[in-house]
Amino acid sequence: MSTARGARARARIEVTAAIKDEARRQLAAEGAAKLSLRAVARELGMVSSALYRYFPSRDDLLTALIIDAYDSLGEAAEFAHAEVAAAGPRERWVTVCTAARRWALGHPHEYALIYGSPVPGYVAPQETVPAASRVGLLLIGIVRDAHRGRGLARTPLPAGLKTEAGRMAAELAPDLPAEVVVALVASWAQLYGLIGFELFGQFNKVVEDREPFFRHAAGRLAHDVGLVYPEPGETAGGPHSA
Amino acid sequence: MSTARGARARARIEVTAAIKDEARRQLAAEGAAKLSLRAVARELGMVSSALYRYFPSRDDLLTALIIDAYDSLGEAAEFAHAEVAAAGPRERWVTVCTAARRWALGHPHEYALIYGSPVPGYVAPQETVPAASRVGLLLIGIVRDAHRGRGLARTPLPAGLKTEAGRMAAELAPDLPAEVVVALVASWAQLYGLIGFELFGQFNKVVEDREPFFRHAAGRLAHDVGLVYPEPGETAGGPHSA
DNA sequence: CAAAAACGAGAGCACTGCTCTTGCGCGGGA
DNA sequence: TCCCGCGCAAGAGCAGTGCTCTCGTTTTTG
Repeated sequence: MSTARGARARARIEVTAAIKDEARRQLAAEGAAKLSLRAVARELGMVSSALYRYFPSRDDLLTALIIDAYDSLGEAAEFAHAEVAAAGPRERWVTVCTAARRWALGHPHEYALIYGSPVPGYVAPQETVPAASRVGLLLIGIVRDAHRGRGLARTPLPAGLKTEAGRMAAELAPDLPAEVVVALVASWAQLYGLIGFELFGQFNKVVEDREPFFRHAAGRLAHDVGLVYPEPGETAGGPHSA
Repeated sequence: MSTARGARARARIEVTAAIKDEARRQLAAEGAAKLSLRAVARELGMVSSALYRYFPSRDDLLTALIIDAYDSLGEAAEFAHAEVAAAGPRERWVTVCTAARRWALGHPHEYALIYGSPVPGYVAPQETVPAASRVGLLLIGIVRDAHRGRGLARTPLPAGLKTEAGRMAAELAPDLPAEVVVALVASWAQLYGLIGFELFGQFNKVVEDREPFFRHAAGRLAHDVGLVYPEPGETAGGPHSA
């Protein structure tokens, strides 16, 4: 069979998983900087050199953890989105953003691993890309649905950005207006600014009651990408002349 | 005299500065994780244990570098702002944002040190606070000027955020409307989301021509805090019905 | 069944942060 | 002016790290 060509192959899968699990444990407990191969091996009752048969270096272990973290975040967001799939685009948007925030608060060190500063001269390998784009794809899908439905509000682009905006749209979502794609990418980045500031303590003594603050900010991001229709009971989030 | 109570005291100041300079060099070259006390000492021609007379631990050295980085960023922003002090609020806003981005691109590892994931279970000590708030104070000042001038557009707050918004305004800028303070804090965090995503490679293959993209996004942040008046030659940045 | 590949164990290298002890030399008080 | 003390540098040492290499053993494969 291909799934179990031998006891050896199965054992390898199990040991690999055990290493990742223990590494994730240490990552969650102490952070990426204190993640030690030797400590992982020790905890698993093996000698440290044996671990190198499974992960050729510490960075490779970290890469595996990064992919898993992206997948875990993506899964959490997709699960939350599925529960409100029938709702309006704006509520779906805020739900996905809130799910990302909740995941980050629950897995701070894993979040720091993927969206914080990259570890020592580390460059994300290509294989992280698909896992990394899951949340982004979710957001694009929501905006696309709104575009095909009631339509989107648009913000005109400055002249100097038009060609780049066209390129971005062609790459990410050719069916969406370029202005919307630009706003989408910016909102996507800004979302992680909000989450990161909360997580890394920048909001200490600044924002105390963070859940409603975040929901409001996420709603305004939705507004920025053109989702201007308020849900029943919500405020629109658009600026009114004072 | 109090400035030079002896050759001893002066030497201490000089050595402390030399340590910080060399540490900053290594930080810029290799990143915070590879900053080594022993390497700093080696480069300075002293033995590693001698360095502990000046900084009791590696974290203390990092803290000093963090404060310096905040100050350097704040200074760059203030300098840029001073050059356009006579311009309209929106241009001043975008200028400060752009200065922050430029500083980050020029000092990636120092930026990562202060706005990336905090190092190993590290919590920022209280003495970093004043240096850390310089850019924020600049932004508040710009919005305040606009508020006293032509006024600001406002976005209504949801009911659940009103009390927290009042608290935030009382703490940060009692003379500004609470809605504006909320938008200001959110935009402040979102600004660093934009910068971080660019710096940490999240925009690879997504945004290529980043300068105009950033300027546009910063302009929309200005719009979000109520600075809706476009400069001559700029687009307003507000959504129009499609 | 034999050759080959995969694997675990152990020793070892070069490095890290940090502590402790030892001895030297400058500086302020008598 | 002398002299004692304190600030300082130096060195050894501890515990830990990532990683490499070798050496038997075990399992898979041709």
